[in-house]
Amino acid sequence: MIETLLLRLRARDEVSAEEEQALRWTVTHSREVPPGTIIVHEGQETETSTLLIEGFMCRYKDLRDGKRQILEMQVAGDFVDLHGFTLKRLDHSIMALGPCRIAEAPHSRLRRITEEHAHLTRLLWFTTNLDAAAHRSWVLSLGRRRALPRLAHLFCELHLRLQLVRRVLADNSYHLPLTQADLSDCLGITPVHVNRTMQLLRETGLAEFRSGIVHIHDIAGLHALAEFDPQYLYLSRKPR
Amino acid sequence: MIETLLLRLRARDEVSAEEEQALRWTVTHSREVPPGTIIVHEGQETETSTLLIEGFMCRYKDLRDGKRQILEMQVAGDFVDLHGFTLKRLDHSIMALGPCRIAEAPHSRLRRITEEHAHLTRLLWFTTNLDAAAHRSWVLSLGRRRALPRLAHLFCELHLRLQLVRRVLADNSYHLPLTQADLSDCLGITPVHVNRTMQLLRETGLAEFRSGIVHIHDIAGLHALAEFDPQYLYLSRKPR
DNA sequence: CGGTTAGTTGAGCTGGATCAAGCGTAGTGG
DNA sequence: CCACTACGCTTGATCCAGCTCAACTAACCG
Repeated sequence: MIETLLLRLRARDEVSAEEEQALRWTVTHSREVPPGTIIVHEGQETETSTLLIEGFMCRYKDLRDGKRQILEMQVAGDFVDLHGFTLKRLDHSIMALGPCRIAEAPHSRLRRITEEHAHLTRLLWFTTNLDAAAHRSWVLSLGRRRALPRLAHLFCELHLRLQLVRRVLADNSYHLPLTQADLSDCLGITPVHVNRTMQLLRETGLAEFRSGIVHIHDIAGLHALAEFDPQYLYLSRKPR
Repeated sequence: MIETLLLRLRARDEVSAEEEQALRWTVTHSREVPPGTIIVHEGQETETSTLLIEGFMCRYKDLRDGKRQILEMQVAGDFVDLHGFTLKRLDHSIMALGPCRIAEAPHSRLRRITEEHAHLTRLLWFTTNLDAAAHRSWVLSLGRRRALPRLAHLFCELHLRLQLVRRVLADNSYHLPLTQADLSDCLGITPVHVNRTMQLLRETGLAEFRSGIVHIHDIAGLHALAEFDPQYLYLSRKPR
């Protein structure tokens, strides 16, 4: 059940057998949810955190005039609202983008971890700090990149994050259950402009996106176009 | 030395005398730094975290073509790189914007806290999750708000955060040592456009910014213009 | 008093928005 | 099996918020 989570954690730090046991004891009640399910609503108080075992979700906020902004994409192995453990009430909503398998981590059990497993606590803390690092990367993209590199950057980020949990195929393609409208909500542009930008991206020959699948033809080229620097994903082992 | 930090923490949760002692023991070596000092460089590994006792700092990232994006403003009482405790290496830089007083929290001591003070650990963890919530608010602003509400939103956020640490005067004005160019790096627009947007804001009569001082004339009006919802600042007591 | 930095203004340009229509395909129900 | 619908993608025409470039002013400062 926590296999993808462990992949993600062990890419960054060691997880002892005892800690793994503590995690298994913490994460319960696995189930499927259909596309479009809203896991948590903005402002909602939570008693459990949700682990995304398989599938794609997004965190998002709405504005009164109907505009929506996706704040972060969540992939298999992500604790989509671990921050809810300390915040208690979420400042954004979370929605399933395709069919998802999720599990629950009751805050009472997470609390036990903070009382009995200092290193594992730091590792989980690290994990929410990773989210913040991803947010910062998005702030930079939205503030200072044009549509094309912004789109390319998103595809680069997802590529590496999915690779970590073995969700990228050998030909550097990966499943991504988003519509162009969803992408527009990630990138802060209109769906029409996503469409045109996608055509530009295709014309570069670096990557394309069709019927829910991203094909990357030239990783180095895409990284260069996006000015992608993966340091913010902290892929190498470090903490403790 | 940690008075502003305590103000910030106690606005959100209780801090016991024992925990306060642990914090005092953790935070050492207070000193002044001049404007423009770069406290941490992007990619730098850190052994201590920095507490901002007085003054203003910003987290920022640079792009190769010289574009800069400010990711978050830091005010008195903020642990500007507490996330460095778990990340070890920062994914962005941090710079003093005016003269600042800072202090250090060695990671070794923070680690002791995680081993001996579970509740305080959760509170510090909460604190870095607050940063992430602020980032999300910025993502929304940059992605979906026009220049004028975006500027207004920034002034609203700083107003509340500064109020928490008693840095707002009775007439709802506060010191903010930024140039229009700095603001443009916060808002993801050009300095020229900041200038014009500032004129628009002045014309609304809701607020103005001159020679490093923000005057808010109509808080409710400014909140409405910005569509400001302070829930992401988690100002009411909750955790534990 | 010359140099520098911050703010301001104007003119023209452009990336992305807006509005509107058309098109392909996968249901869905009669 | 076919009409009907709905949704996602695409295209075209026009518009505008914000950018670029360039010059000018005001305040400060050594």
